[in-house]
Amino acid sequence: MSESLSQFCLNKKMQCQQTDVSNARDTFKEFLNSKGLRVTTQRLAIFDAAYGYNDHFTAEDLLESARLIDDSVSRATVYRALPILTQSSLIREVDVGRDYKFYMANKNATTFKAQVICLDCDKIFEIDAPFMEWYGKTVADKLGLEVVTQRLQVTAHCQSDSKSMGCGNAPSRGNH
Amino acid sequence: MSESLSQFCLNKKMQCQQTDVSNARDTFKEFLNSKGLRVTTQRLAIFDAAYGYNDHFTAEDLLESARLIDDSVSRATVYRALPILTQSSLIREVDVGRDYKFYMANKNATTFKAQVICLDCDKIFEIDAPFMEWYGKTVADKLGLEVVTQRLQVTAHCQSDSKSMGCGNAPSRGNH
DNA sequence: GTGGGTGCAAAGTGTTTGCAAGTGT
DNA sequence: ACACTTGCAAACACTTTGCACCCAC
Repeated sequence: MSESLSQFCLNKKMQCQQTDVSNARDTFKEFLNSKGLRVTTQRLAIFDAAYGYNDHFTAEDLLESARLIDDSVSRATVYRALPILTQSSLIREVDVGRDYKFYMANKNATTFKAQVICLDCDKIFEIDAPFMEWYGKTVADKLGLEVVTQRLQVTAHCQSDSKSMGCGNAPSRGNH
Repeated sequence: MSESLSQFCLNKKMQCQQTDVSNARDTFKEFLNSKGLRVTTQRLAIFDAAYGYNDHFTAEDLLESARLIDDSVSRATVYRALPILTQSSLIREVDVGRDYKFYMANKNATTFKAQVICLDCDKIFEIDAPFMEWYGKTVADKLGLEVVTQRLQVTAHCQSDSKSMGCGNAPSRGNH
């Protein structure tokens, strides 16, 4: 039952993906215009590369992918584009405390996401944590301040029972 | 009333502080011995410097303070001592996603702490978030993995009403 | 005495920046 | 045309590391 539901969601997602990306691309162009920034081929290549990923990617990953689309893209431009993409909320930054940051396309921005970082397989899983909405409000009310961002992260080992099972437990059982 | 209560706690804290630190110092020595590591004057100076702080400090802060105790302490030794202190859980790392990490003496390790990072005054406030204990268990049960660490952070502006009030609202109203 | 610890300085790493040349509007 | 963008490479900031000397055990 849970299986069929997630299958349904997956199908729905793939069905919508193409138009979603296309919409997002237009949103990006509009965002650039609204900020007085220029629509360059490099920025579009970087955007397309970012939306080509279904999971997390680093600045270096993005450079590599963007260069497949437009080989003139430089590392500096990627680093200069990332804050723009983040501000437009078309991608979001996922900082898990490593020496480099991860990013992720905000394809279906729904509820707040928490990260589960596996110490064994080096993967990052995004899980829904809707109660964080409530937590933000609580903090805001209690302390009288305006919440800007929230971060909830869990580091864990993914094979608590059988050592040799390798990784991949978390994503199959959880929602991701 | 709230004033006198916090005053009482403060007195109590200062009263206990000395023996607490002394205990922790012994714990540190024992930890070093148990790991086959040597008790050096530099390591003790770094420990003392760390426990001289009542709030967060950086590696650079720690170097400066440790040098007041023992001027032979080098930056490298501080960086080499920090993982040891962290592993002994006498101090804990507080990574808020800046390019440098913060640390904090674990003087009264009680419940789980969340961080509220003020974007205006650049301060980090530690607040109790006991429900995180429950959250860890939930994640562990649902996804079948063994939780190692949890992190909950909120970035916020601390003057939502009056712009000119400056900072300092959060700590006076909250618990810290 | 010996093996781990230390200080120094150099290297490392992800990211940012100055500048001259290029390009969208 | 003009100002914003870009690529390149150097600069940056924090942290790590190689090495010769040192010291706790």
